[in-house]
Amino acid sequence: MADTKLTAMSASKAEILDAAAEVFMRLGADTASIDDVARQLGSTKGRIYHHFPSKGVLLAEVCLRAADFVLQRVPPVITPDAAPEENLRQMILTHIPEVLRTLPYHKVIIQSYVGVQQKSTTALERELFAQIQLERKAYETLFRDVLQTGMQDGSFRAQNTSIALQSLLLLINAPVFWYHPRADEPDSFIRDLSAQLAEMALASLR
Amino acid sequence: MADTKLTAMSASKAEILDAAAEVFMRLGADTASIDDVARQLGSTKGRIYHHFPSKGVLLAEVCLRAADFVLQRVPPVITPDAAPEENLRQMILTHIPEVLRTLPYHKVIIQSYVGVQQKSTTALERELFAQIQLERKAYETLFRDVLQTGMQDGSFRAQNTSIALQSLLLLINAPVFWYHPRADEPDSFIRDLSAQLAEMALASLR
DNA sequence: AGGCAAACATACTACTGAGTATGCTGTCAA
DNA sequence: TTGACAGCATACTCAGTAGTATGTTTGCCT
Repeated sequence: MADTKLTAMSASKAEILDAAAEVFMRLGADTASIDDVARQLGSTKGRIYHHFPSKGVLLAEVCLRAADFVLQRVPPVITPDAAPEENLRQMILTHIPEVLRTLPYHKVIIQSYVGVQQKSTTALERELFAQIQLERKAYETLFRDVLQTGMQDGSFRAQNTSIALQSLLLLINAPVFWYHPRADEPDSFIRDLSAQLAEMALASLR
Repeated sequence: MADTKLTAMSASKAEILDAAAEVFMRLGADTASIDDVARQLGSTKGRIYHHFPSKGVLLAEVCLRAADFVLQRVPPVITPDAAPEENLRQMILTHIPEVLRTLPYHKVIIQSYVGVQQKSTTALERELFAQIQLERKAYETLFRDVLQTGMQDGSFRAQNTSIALQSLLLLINAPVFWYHPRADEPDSFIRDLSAQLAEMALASLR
């Protein structure tokens, strides 16, 4: 799963992150133990604690990676001189397949959206979660900008920007909640799904 | 908070559920301990274990109550001979304020949506979670029906029903993720918020 | 009055799970 | 060759937590 790397990372570390994302997704980040992650890897705790100083940092790096995935793909498809509608459509059509490609990571980061304030003990953990917060804000800003531009030129109807933005973001992440990859699903499924959600999102703004 | 009761319940038990919902919301249902809930109540564990056989059952009853809240308010506003659009609008305008009124409960039940398969040990817990599942399905069906009716009579555009339904449900629950009651917020805020989301939801379907 | 549950509080037990200390093994540079 | 370090495995410690067992009080019915 892990291929593109924004920050250089050893293959072993990436493998651990994949396993952690998978296990955290299945059992929940709190419920899952480090031993569970180790079992998924076919190794023991020692390997994990050799690369990560604590469970909190491991969780933080999983979330950070989730943010990196989309932040790497979506900005390049934004073309400043295109119509807001077309920009937003392309952003959504890029966002959704990328999210579903790296689904476990996003299922984990969504857990942290639902309240659960970290009891970040160590300074490193606080720092990482602050960075996640920053990347999240940056990602939101991409959508906020295109939204505001569209409202000004009349592409989108005028309404409370924050509410519209939050709703939009949740809408394009909706598949994270219910999508399960299936063997008998046609290759075009994700493309069609993305297209339908893009239509719904755009329609909700017009 | 707890006033309307679908199943008769002692005041003390309701008070425990309120506290549990609050604490589970803040710390996450897994992280939070029974002692945390007891501390929130200003009492001790004994009181909780007198009313609930296990933490799992306590969590299940919180979720069940969350489902009950909306399931009690929304069905009455559905009028079979009204237009699908108008029915759906009224459902949303009822759903959102009720959800925000009982916010902690819904923040807890949403945690369970995000993966986390219960390790329901006892039979009672499995039974309760099965009932939650049923109520959830029943609630979804309310929306699915009005959606399909609207697609047939042309009120709504034809598209994949499941995807549209899931997106719709997430959209009307979006405030659960970001809403925080504020002292300086005007009385009309929730009403306006609900109206905007209803507009967005309806627009996304047309 | 008095007894008898219900409704708690107190004081335990048993166990899980994060983190650590230390041991083992291959690899690579000097 | 060797030594030294990365990359793990093994075997612990210890704090926190679910659950229990047993007291103690309070209302309530007769």
